[in-house]
Amino acid sequence: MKVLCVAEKNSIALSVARILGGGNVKTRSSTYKYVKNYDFTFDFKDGNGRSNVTMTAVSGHLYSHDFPSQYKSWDTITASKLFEAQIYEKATSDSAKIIQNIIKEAASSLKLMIWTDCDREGEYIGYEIVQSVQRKYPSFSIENTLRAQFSHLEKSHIVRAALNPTKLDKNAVAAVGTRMELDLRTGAIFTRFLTTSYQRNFTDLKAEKRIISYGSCQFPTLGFVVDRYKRVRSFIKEPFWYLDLIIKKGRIQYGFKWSRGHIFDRVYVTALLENCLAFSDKAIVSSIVKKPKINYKPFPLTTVELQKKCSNFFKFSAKDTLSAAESLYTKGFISYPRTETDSFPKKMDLKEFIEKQTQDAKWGSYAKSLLEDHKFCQPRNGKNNDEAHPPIHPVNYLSLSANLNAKEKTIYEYVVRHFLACCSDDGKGDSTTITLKWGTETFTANSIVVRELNYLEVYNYSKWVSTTKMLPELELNEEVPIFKCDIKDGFTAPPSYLTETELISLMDANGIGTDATIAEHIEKIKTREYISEKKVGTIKRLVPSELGMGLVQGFESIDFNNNISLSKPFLRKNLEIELKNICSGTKTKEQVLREMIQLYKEAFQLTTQNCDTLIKVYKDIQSENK
DNA sequence: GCAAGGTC
Repeated sequence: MKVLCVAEKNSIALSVARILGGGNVKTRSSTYKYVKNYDFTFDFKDGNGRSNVTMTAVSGHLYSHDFPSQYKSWDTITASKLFEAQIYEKATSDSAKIIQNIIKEAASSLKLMIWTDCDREGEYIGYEIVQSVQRKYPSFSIENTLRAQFSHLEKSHIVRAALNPTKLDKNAVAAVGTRMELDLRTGAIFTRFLTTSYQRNFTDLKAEKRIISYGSCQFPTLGFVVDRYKRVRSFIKEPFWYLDLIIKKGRIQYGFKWSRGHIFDRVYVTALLENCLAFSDKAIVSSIVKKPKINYKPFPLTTVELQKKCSNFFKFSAKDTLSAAESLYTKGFISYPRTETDSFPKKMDLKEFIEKQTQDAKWGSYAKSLLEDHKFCQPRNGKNNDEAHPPIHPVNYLSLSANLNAKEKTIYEYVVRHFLACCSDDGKGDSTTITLKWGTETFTANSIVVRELNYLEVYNYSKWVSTTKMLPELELNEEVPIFKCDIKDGFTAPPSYLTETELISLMDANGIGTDATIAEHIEKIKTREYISEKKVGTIKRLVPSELGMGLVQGFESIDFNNNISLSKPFLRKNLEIELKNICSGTKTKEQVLREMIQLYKEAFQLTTQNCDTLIKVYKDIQSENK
């Protein structure tokens, strides 16, 4: 009885094989360079004793979806035909080699067991694996295929998964199928329509063969950039006024902040000041509050957080960060870099990874102090878990001989310092707040004294320092002479253009893309020239191009019936809700597809009817800027 | 020549 196990990627196949094989694993090469076959024996406790097992892997999805060749022509096929056109699955040239390997291994196997990641896409990839085997050997089916349920690679957990297999989740498969079909149809239809319409009306776009693409993630991403840009442009500054109190203790002057902040009414501020002046020429110390101030260490590192931090601290684009992290992963220096999980599994031995860092010249002694001086603290637990991968952490020490580029070295150092910070204690300090009461008004002054840096010693990207100016020595209920109190003024400051970090946060919060694809969507709207980077000071900010503005403004000027807004995150969020409904069984794939396609059909009809408006909006934007 | 999702 031979069992064929198939994981989503080679690294998982290897880890699982090592655990189940118990150190007795034979490795064979496959027809695809990134996949290996691992042979071992394992007792599944299914009455068959020790079974022969081959553990292999795919490399993500096996098939991509496309329209048949008769729909290829953009000129002779009306775009809206693609709402109904048949869709077929095609294997890419790489997946053909992977499928070949699986089929070869399946030939001598009686059972198939799926070990893909336990998320929605993983479930679908499992389905693709079954399909590819079943096409050659019809005795294999969804029904008789086993599914291992695992959320991390801890030994006893993996063994339990092997002994308690379930079935593939058909609802999850249907949900992914829905997303694929909808994204392909709407993407192709709107892209063909926009490209041909814009090229027909703008000779430069035609000459450059520019593609004006629509995608359910591209447009909301562009929408965020345009939204902020418009808010900056339409900002009108407003004047405000506030009280600035200065007291004198001994020979030194101390400024106190007005607890009302600022007020947009000068007359009112003046009246308040006059009230106070009439009341007394002294203020009273109404409270002195001393309390500990904690500077919390970061949560364990997710992909999105890594991208945000690298954009902030090193000005790396999200895409560059991810590809450098991938390179570090394949070279074995860091853990899998695509993860949403921000808490470490309870049983994971973190000290083993700290130990490996003790040899470093820069942070080695800090790592040593965590272990030897018992300064180690269990990392904080975040609320997110993708049930597939632990947070990003260093796996092996980066030897100096490792052939890495500067970007990879910087990111490796960040991953290490972030990890060591997670295993440290929080920063600790004391905060003192003195409150003065003067007539009807209150004023405060605050100081912070840093006592222990702890994690900040190794996480040297952000500074935490004590307040430089000491607070005056005052006692509770002490009467303090007012030295002076002025009315000062200022203006509200405009928001700034979006940074890539902020864009990533917005996409993450609105469910636009996944940790693995957010960077790609941003990159895509850059290559489409919908947005560009603009350096403001030392910070890179994102601004829309005239074309990007034209697209969003154009769609916004069309009056869609059902409040459909193609450039807003609403539609995508709604799809996500529907996909969850399919997963939970409250809706079927057919039902959701029917409803969503109907929605997009109406939107497309309105778009084609208002094509002139789209073109005019872009033309107007161009002439405004001339 | 179109999308978004996996992975290397």
